[in-house]
Amino acid sequence: MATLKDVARLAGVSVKTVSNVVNGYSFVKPDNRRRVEAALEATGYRPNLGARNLRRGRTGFIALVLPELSIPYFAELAGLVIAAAQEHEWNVLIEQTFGTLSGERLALASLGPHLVDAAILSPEALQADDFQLSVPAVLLGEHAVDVPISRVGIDNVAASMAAVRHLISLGRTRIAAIGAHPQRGTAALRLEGYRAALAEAGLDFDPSFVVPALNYHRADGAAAMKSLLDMRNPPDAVFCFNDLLAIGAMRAAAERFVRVPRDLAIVGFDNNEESVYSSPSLTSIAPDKAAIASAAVDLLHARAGSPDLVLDDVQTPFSLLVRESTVVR
Amino acid sequence: MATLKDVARLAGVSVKTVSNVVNGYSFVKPDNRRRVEAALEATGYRPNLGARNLRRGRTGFIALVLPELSIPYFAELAGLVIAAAQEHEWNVLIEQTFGTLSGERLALASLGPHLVDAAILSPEALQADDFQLSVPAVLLGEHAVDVPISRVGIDNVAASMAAVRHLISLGRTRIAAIGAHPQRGTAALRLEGYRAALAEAGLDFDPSFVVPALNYHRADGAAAMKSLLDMRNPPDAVFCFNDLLAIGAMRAAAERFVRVPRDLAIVGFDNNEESVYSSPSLTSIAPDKAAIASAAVDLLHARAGSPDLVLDDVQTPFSLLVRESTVVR
DNA sequence: CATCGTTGTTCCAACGATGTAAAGACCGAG
DNA sequence: CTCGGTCTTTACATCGTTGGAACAACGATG
Repeated sequence: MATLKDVARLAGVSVKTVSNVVNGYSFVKPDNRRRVEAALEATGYRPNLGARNLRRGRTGFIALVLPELSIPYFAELAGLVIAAAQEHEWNVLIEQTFGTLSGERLALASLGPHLVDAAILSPEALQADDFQLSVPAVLLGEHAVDVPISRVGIDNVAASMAAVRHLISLGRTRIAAIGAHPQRGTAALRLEGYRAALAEAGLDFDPSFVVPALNYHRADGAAAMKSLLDMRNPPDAVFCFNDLLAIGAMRAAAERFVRVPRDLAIVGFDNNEESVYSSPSLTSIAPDKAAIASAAVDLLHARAGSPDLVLDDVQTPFSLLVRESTVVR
Repeated sequence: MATLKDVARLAGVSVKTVSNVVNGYSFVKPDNRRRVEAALEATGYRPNLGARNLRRGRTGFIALVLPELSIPYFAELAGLVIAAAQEHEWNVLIEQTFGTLSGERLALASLGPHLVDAAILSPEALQADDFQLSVPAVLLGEHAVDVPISRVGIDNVAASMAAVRHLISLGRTRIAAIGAHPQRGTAALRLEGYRAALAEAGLDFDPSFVVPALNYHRADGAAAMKSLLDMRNPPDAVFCFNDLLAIGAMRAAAERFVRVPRDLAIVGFDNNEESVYSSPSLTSIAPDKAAIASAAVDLLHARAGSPDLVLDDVQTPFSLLVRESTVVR
């Protein structure tokens, strides 16, 4: 692999002159510039980013810490973050935590300023005192706890209210919720929206209609749905805190020959591509994932420039996409 | 951020002694070792990987070049590759090509030895002369063309035969295939397996039953299925070259009130998690993704050690998982 | 023709880590 | 008490790059 030295020797100039050409410094004699450019071409020179970043005091990487790539929401998001990061000449390093506290702590611990310039975090279990970060960071989702870090995401309460309002507008009155979680801030907010929408419509809040889910995987949704269907007086609608739970719930309903949406209307959250093609297709809250990704990256870029702690939370838009799982044909 | 120098000053020894302790060099006086370890602890020292790798002549990164993270198969695979790479102290850099030739060329071009130590490639459109790689690489999927690079993957012909044999064993005779593609080597092999299984059973090969798909997304599967259902004499079974196509096909069938599996049996390929929870659940060829990921990473690791070109192709196991989309209850 | 500012180039140090060689400490054998 | 060998530590160079200072060349100015 060619280095600056090689190019310099070939062009008959000093290393620094080559460096100047590579970095677009103005004052290089046209003649030398031509010779250097020819030598660059001839050697196929590509800068050693490690060395450059060592010298420049940056790494050229940002970390994306998320639970698991096999969760469609995070996979889609990761793809968008990678695309957004490219705009700022950043490479993305993905760390999976599998939603465990130890996994998240491990990921955070490995995030030194020598490895990444900044980090985007999607924590699920972290506590306040875990956030001893040495690089600028942005939180996706919610503040699990009160931590002085910028956040990017949608208004979970409003979005959840929109989802439940939609169910109410269909005439459903026995509306359950799947996805309560003791730790996750997001879950708390979605539950809050659920309760607010019920209250607004004068519907009673029935705690037995709120089913927890530990992992937000399809299996958890199916299990939760089964327990709801086992009730003496089962619900006629369910608001699931993400699409995977909803897909699992629909599967469980199908296994019990409960018809969706006639007997049971279902709303999800995240708008995975998968939900457009399920049978029935799934009504879902659709966050603008591209907006989330680019807002997060842009925030970090701004922060990296001026490290004075500007703490702002960015609200990204969302919409409710009504599909077959709530509309009786 | 603490450097070796800081630690050395605090412990009252030379920089190199600290380096020796950090790297587990044997001959350090217990007394010094203790002092250094205390200083390491006190400063919270973490090695600067950029500098270390600059000195060691490696980067600590491998690239994973794939079409798109929003495709579940690649998302799952990426997660497994990251996990496997951790075993060798490698970080993974994901590049998305979106399945286009220009995207793939761009990704390959950015892969200098200064950036990554090795690369795992899932190309779809690359030509033979694009493979001017400067780092060791492994191909996932198939050799699109004849290129001297190791490959990791399953026996696509055998797997496809297993899928189609299964359909034949159900008594289906009008078996279609969705996913033919002019460029992809994988598509050609799956088609070959399809034809072999038909021939083996004495069934005619009907070219009009082979439907191409450009992108292997759900939408392509749905469109292909619609065209099949529009035929005067539609198929009674379909072998889809991946699960997304199958999911799209099932959706299209449902929209036309074609019952799966009674009227139409469907087999997919990849065994996405999604396929376990669809209604009906999808029979699919299940490649051992974890085996693929770790085989690829291990191969690169071995190659990185001894760069003499040992070209071996690794066959990873697969299985056929029979689910509701092919079994009439 | 001495001086000056502008251009263009080079040399040197530094980023943080590690390999090498050589120096220093230590021990027992002669 | 010296020698030779094994431990143990250190100084120094180096990886590839860039910032800064120094230096050289140049025409323009007085």
